[in-house]
Order: sequence, then structure tokens, then C-alpha cells
Amino acid sequence: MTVSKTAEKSAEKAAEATKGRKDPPEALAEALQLGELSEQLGYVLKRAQLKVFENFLRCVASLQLTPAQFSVLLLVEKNPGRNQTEIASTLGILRPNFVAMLDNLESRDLCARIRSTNDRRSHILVLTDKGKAVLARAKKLVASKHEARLNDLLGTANREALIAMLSKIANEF
Amino acid sequence: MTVSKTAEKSAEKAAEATKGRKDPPEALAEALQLGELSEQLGYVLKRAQLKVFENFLRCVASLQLTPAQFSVLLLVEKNPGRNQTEIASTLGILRPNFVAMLDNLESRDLCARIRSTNDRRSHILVLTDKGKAVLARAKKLVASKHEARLNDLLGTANREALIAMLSKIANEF
DNA sequence: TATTGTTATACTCTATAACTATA
DNA sequence: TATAGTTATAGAGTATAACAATA
Repeated sequence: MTVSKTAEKSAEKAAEATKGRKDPPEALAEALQLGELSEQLGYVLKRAQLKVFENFLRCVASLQLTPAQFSVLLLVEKNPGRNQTEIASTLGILRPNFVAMLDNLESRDLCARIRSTNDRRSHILVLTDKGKAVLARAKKLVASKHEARLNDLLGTANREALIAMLSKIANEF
Repeated sequence: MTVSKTAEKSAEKAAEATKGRKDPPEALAEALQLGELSEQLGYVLKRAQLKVFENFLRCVASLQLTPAQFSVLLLVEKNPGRNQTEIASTLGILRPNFVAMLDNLESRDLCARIRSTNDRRSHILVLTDKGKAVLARAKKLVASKHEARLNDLLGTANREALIAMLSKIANEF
């Protein structure tokens, strides 16, 4: 590629600038300036989301549940008798991608697919007894560890305001 | 797999329940109950993040910039003279994955890699003139379309409070 | 010996087309 | 003809190991 004349000049200046600076471990490299990045909603949203998912995974590690799997179990429990298409589309999961997810949950005996007697193309989804028990334990872990950690950080009122704003963005943006 | 006795029973009940309900387009399927899902921070965070990225892409579509590319340009502009490792790690991008990203930006003449005269292993990153111009246009589009849309939805004060809370989560959770 | 940029590679997510069985 | 579940597949995004050049 070709670099413009002025780009070359500023590049030389930049390269010169590093001459006086020692690299670690000789000296601690100065932290970079985030600048406008720290005000970019998308940026902080993505970083926060990664942290929250990471913490969620740690909190329910004993149950081996991902945030996506937890959301499926919650939705099936709340809406018994719905089929795969309905559950998947509500969660924003494409039907083809939902198949392997359900295979996993079903192989662990957490939920079951039942052929609908009404429309034999459909698979009705239900939680097994084990699925209900695991979900109940997951809810307790999430409340006592995950949500509690967040309440400590923000305060309960702020946490609720945060969720309200995020819901508004998710639904109306 | 095997379904427990009670799971079979609730499954039959669930299958029965669908008999009386017509599927679309014969009748509108009732919307599912989100239940506790709408209070799960991780869930609303992820859905909101997807919407925000989607809107960002539309707003800067004329410049063909992704949120990740925008963040690289912003950070390089704010921190001229830093190398690939420093820029990548600040953004949470792994060095191997940063190579293709830079190849893309450099092939479009938006930024340039310059061998450091100080440490010939390093590539100093700088924006080209075109990169600076594109970034300036991107900032204007983001401010006038993306951020403005968000201010309309939440109000400026709420938008700032939201970013402050997300930053806190990203940095301290 | 350690670090920078790089390649190769693999695994997860996400997205689309097309098949089957049912309607 | 259309729909539900499925398969195959392709593309992002993300992760680790290892190599060449340099320190």
C-alpha cells in the first residue's frame, strides 16, 4: 500500500516519539487514553455484556449452564406447551441453530421434545423433573451470587433503572 | 433419552392444551410470556447490544465501518505512536485476531503500519489522511444519527447515566 | 530467553438454502 | 402450497500454539 506524504511525516514523528520511551518491563508503559471511546454506547455495552456473561458462567458453573441455556429453560418453564419455533424466535435464536441447543439440553435430561397430537410436525417443549430442579437451583445461584454482586456494585434502584433502560433500547431502538 | 413419569404426564397435558389453539395464520398466536427473563441483566444487555450495533452499522453504512473498526480508528487517533499489541490489548482484541483487522484497514488506506526505529519488532500504528477524514465523517454520522436517536429515546441525562453504569460494570464487575 | 507480529487452526455464534414429513 | 424440524454449510468472532525476526 501507499502512505500519503503527510501520513509518512506523522509516522516518522510517531516513530521518533517512541525513542525516548522505554518498553516494559524496563518501565511501565503508560496506559492508553480511551478518549471518546469511553462515551461510545456500543463500546461500553459490549464490554459490560462480556463481563456480565463471564460472571454468570462462574456463578452457575456447578450446573454447567450458559446464559443462553438458562434463558431457554426459563422460557420453557414459563410457557409450557409451546413448540421449538415459538421458543426459539422469542429468544432471537434461528430455528436451525436451536436444534443442537435442544439436543444438548435433552441429552442431559433437562427438557424433552414431545410430538404434538394436534399438529404432528411440531415438537412441544417441556422441562423434565430434573430440568425443573436444575432451573430452581440455577435461579437461586443467580439471585444470591450474580444479582447480589450487581446490587453491591450499583445499588438496587440503579440496577432496576439500568434494566429498564436496556429493555427500552432492546424493544424500541 | 428417557422422560420421567411426571414429565410424560405434563407433556400430555401440554400437548392437549394445544388442541384448542389454532396456529397462525388461522389465528394470531398469543405472544409468549417472558417472565423472569425480562429481569435478567445478561438477557436485556445482550438484546440491547445487538440493537445498538445494528443501528450503528446502519448509521455509518456509507463509510463501511463496523463498531470494532470504528473503535480501532478512534484509539489510534487518540494514541499515535503505539504498536499493534498495545492497541489490540486495550480493545480486548487478541493479537492474532488483530492482524486481519489491520490488513483490512490498511488495504483501504485508513491506517498504516510503520516499523519502529526504536524496536524493529514493533509496528507503530498511525491514521492516514484518508483515515482521519473518514473517522471525522464517521464521528459526525454517529453523533447526528446514532447518539441523537438514543437521546430521543432515553433523554440526554439518562443516556449519560446509562453509560456511566455500563462503564462501572465493564471496569469493576 | 523474551517479545512482536504473524500463521495456522479450532471452536463457538450466527446466517441461509434445502430437505422431510406433515398440513 | 406452506410450515416445523432438520441437515449442511458458510461466515463472523474468539481462542491457543508455534514460528521468524528482533531484543
